[in-house]
Amino acid sequence: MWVDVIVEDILRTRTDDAHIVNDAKSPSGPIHVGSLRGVILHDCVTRGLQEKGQRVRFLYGFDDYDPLDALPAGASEEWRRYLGVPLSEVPAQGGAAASFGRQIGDAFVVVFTRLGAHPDIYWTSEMYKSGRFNDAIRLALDRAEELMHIDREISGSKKAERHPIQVVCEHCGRIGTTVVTAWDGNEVSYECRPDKVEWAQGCGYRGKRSPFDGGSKLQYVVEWAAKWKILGVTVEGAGKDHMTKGGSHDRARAMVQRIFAYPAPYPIPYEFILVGGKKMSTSRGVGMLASELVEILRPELARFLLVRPHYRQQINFDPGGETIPQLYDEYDRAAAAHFGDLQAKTPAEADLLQDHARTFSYASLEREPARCFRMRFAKVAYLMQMATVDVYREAEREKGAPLTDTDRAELRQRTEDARRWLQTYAPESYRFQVQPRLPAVPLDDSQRAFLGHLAELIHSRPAWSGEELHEAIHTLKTQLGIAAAAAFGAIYLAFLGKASGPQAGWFLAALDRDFVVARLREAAQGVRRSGVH
RNA sequence: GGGCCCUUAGCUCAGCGGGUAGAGCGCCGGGCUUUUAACCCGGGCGUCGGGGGUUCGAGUCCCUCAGGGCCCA
Repeated sequence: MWVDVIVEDILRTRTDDAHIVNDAKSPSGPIHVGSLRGVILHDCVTRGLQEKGQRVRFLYGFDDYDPLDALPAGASEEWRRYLGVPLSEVPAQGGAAASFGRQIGDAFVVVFTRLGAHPDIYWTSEMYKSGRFNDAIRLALDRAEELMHIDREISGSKKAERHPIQVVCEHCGRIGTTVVTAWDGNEVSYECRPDKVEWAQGCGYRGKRSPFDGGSKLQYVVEWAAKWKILGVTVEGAGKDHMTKGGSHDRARAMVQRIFAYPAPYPIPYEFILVGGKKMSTSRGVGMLASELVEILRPELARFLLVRPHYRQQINFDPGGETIPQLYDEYDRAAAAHFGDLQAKTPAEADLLQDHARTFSYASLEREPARCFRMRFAKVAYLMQMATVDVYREAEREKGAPLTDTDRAELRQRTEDARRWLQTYAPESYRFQVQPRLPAVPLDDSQRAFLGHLAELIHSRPAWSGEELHEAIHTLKTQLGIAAAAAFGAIYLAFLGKASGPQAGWFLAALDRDFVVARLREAAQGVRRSGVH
C-alpha cells in the first residue's frame, strides 16, 4: 500500500522527533475534486505516521491573502473592482461569511470533514495580520536580490519581475497590482500599476508604508518557503503542476534552504484527477467540484476512490458507465480482505489482500470500521427498481440472519447511492424502462396466445404478489406448452422492447395492474404500432 | 522544449519493495424442489505496446523506440 511505503520512507529519511504535515489551497473560487486528493493523501500519511507512534499534527491552510484573480462564476460586473484585492478582503457572495476567501474555504472544510479529514485550519490573512510573517518579510526584503536570483536560476527563466513582496495599496486595497520600488529598513515604497497584470487594474497610487502586520504578502513561492519554516512543516505533498522540474516547488525548496535556513519538507508529488477523461477548468465550466463528489458518493467510497490508486497515477473518474458499481465491488473486496474473510492461495495473492486490507483501512472514516453485511451495489440497484420488493427483507434473506443496526446503516447508504446512480449515471443496460407504448416487436401466434391468457389471469385477481405471479406465469407456461424462452421473451418484448429483463413475476407485480392487463391484451391482438424508440 | 504517468483477456482495469499471469463486465455451459437473467459453480494456452539490457529468474528494475494522457514552459 503506497501510503505505508511513503510513511516508511519518511521515517527512514527524516530524523524529526515530531511531524507537521501540511497542505494548502488558495480559496479563489469553488474548489475542484482535484484538491481533495491532496487533503486525503495528507490525512492518510498523518494516520500512517501516527500508527507508527509518531507525534503528528496535520495542518491545512487557506492562502486567503492571495489576490482575487478572476471573477467568481455568476458574479456581476461590479465585482471587477475586487480583482486584485486579497481574498480575505473581498466580501462574501450573499452569505454571512466574513469574506469571499473565508466562504470558499469554509465550504471546502465542510466537504473534507465529511470525508474524515480533520486538520487544524489556518488562514494566511490572519498570519500576516498578526505578524507571524514579519520576520520572513524583513528577511525577504533584505535579501530580495538573492531571492530573485534563485528564482531565475532554478526556473531557468529570465523574467525578473518576481519581487518577493507584494504590498497592499493604501488607496485601492489591491495587492496583486503593486510593485515595490524601495525598502529603507522600515517601510517600502511602492506603485500600484494599472498594467502590472492583465486580470486586474491598479489605481496608479504611489506610496510608502510598513510591509508588516498585513501591509504586504510574500510572493507565492517565497511565501511557500516561509510557511515551511514558520509552521515547522516536515511533510508536504503537492500536485504535479507545482512539482515540475524548475517549477515552484524547486524554487521554494532552494529558497527555504538558502535564505530561511530550514530544510525542505519531505515532498510527495501526486497526480491529477480527471473527470470523464477531461482535465478540469473552472473558466470553461469543465470538471467536478469537491462538493459534487460527496453528493455522488458516500464518504467512504469517495475516500476509497482517492486512496486506492497509486498517488503517482492519474485518477480518471467518470461517474457514468460501470464506474460506481465497480468501485463498490472493489470496496467490498477490500472490506473482506480487511476482515480476514478471504483466503489467499499464493504468497503474491496474500500480499495483494494485505494491500486491499490497508486500503480499506485508509478509506475508512473511523479507526475501527465495523464489520457488517454488504449487499452488492449492482444488486441493490436492481432490486430498487422493482417497487414491490423490500430491499431490507431481501438483504435479510441473503444474509440468513436478522440485520443489525450497522447492516441497516450500510444498506441505507447503498440505497441512497444507488438511487442517485440510477437517476443520473447508470447505463441503460442497468435500467429497465417500461415502454410507454407497445413496441413494434414481432410475436408469433403462440406468444400472443400466451400473453392473452396471462392478461385474463392477471385480470382475474385484484392484486398479486411478485411470488404469486411468478408461480402463476410458470404454471400458465406449462399449461400452454410454450417454451420458457418464448414465454418470457414475449413479456419482456411487450413491456421493455427487448428480449430480456428482471424476473417477470416481481417485475409485472410492480407495475400498475390495469396497465399490465391492457398492454398484454394489446400485444395479444397482434396490433403493431410503430413505437418511437 | 522539459516533467510525471499510461499502454496487461472482447471491454474496463488490478497486479506500485522481481519468483509459476488476475478481477469485474460480456459471452458459453450447468445448478439453485418453478427451467430468462436478483444467487452459486464451471469455462481465458493472453506476443503483459516494440526492441535491447541486468538477473538463476522481469508485466514487475535499467536503456531505447512508438502511441496516448496530463502538467510546466
